[in-house]
Amino acid sequence: MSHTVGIRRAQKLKTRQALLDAALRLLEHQSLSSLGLRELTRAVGVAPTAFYRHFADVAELGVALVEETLGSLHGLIGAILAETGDAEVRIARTVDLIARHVQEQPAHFRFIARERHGGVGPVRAAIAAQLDAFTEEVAAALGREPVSAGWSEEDLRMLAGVYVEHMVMTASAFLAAQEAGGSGAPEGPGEEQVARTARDRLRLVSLGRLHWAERATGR
Amino acid sequence: MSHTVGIRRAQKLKTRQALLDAALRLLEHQSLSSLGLRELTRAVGVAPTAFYRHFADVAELGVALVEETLGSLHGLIGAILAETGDAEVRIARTVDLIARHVQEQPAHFRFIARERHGGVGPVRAAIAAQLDAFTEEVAAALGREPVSAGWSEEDLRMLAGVYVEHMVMTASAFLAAQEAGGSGAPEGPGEEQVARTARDRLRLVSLGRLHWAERATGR
DNA sequence: TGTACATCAGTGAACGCGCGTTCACTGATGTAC
DNA sequence: TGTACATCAGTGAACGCGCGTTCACTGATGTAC
Repeated sequence: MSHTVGIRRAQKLKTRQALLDAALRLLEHQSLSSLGLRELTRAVGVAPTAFYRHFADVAELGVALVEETLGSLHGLIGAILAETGDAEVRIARTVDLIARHVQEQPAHFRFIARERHGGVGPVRAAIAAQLDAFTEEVAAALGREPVSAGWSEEDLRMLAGVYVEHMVMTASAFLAAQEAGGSGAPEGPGEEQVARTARDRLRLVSLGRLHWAERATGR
Repeated sequence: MSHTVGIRRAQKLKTRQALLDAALRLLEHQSLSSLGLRELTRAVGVAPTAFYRHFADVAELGVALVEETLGSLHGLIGAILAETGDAEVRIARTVDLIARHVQEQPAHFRFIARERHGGVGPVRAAIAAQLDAFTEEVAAALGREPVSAGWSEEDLRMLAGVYVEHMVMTASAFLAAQEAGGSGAPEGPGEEQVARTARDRLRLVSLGRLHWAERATGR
């Protein structure tokens, strides 16, 4: 009798998770393409060769990180979609939600922002696929709202893309504000300024959405 | 009499430019933080030590690259601001302009997209400063249009930021479409699809702008 | 339950390699007279 | 214009270092009977 716990499997998963956690921490001040395998295993406290029991190379670990980060983003998007009520209140709550998530899990958001256009192809592809999936999810939710009567699938996807982009960009801006606030940095906009701009952008998009039927198509 | 040409100075500038050009080329498939000094000088055909006659380290070269890229972006933004006439025509021309610039200078745009949130602090800061300057410029131009009557400085800057973001994002999407088209890649949206989405987003923002006075402020 | 064998996560030594940086140098370009 | 000296962009050897990857290994965990 051994699979009562599966000691070996549990231990392996623990080491794997330690590698992922350490990577996320080390990636705060560098990008994935310059993260070293030895640097990483040193941080975890295992031999360099132990790495190969879990990943073929650093790019593969990067893809695993994307999938892990998905949980954090998925939770956020779910929470935002669940918002109901007055448009203005929803905008305020949405921006608050983003701010809170970024404060709680800065490393995940930094990783996505940094590697989304980074130098590691497979990781870029994995992030693009995840963001596309989110966009579809948001598009479906938008389509269920009464305001979307008469919207084509393509238009809904376009609008959903705007919201997803807005989220990523706002998260990135909060990160920058957070960092600048922490030290005596060159100073950028503060967190409240970022939140205000984010809300205004959502208002702008919301107004455009309400008047979408008035557009000239030009196609 | 020697400063007829300044042979020495001219030669030095030529080498410096060769370093910048080679860097831009090498950065197509990697990010700045993993670009090696020896790799770079090898590509140019000079001794590794020659590098130090021009830059203290790779980060400093990166900042120089940002400043060089500015020219390309500045030209683009100037051309877009110069567009006049019917809103729909302006939108179409704007997206065409972006597509053409990306096709002509892909490396510059890729560099900006990649390093904007990349791992090299000074380069991130330089890009942020440049994009902020562009945003100010666009805000000033928007403020001169009759449609902007009653807009506060802050609102104009917010709107300008949306346009600048849109430009960077669209350029990045064109790059992705271009790459996917070149090889038998996993397939994403084609160039025409990217252009259509980019135009729709501009229409959405344009509509929001026209109805900005109707917003609930909630401040 | 006890025993004998199989599995496999993590080890540690060893390898060849390219890296960034230093240093004293060379020789064409620039300058002073 | 000619000469003697100064400057300085680029050289090439040398350094110590950390890198990714290989390999045979160990010993705890898992499995079969």
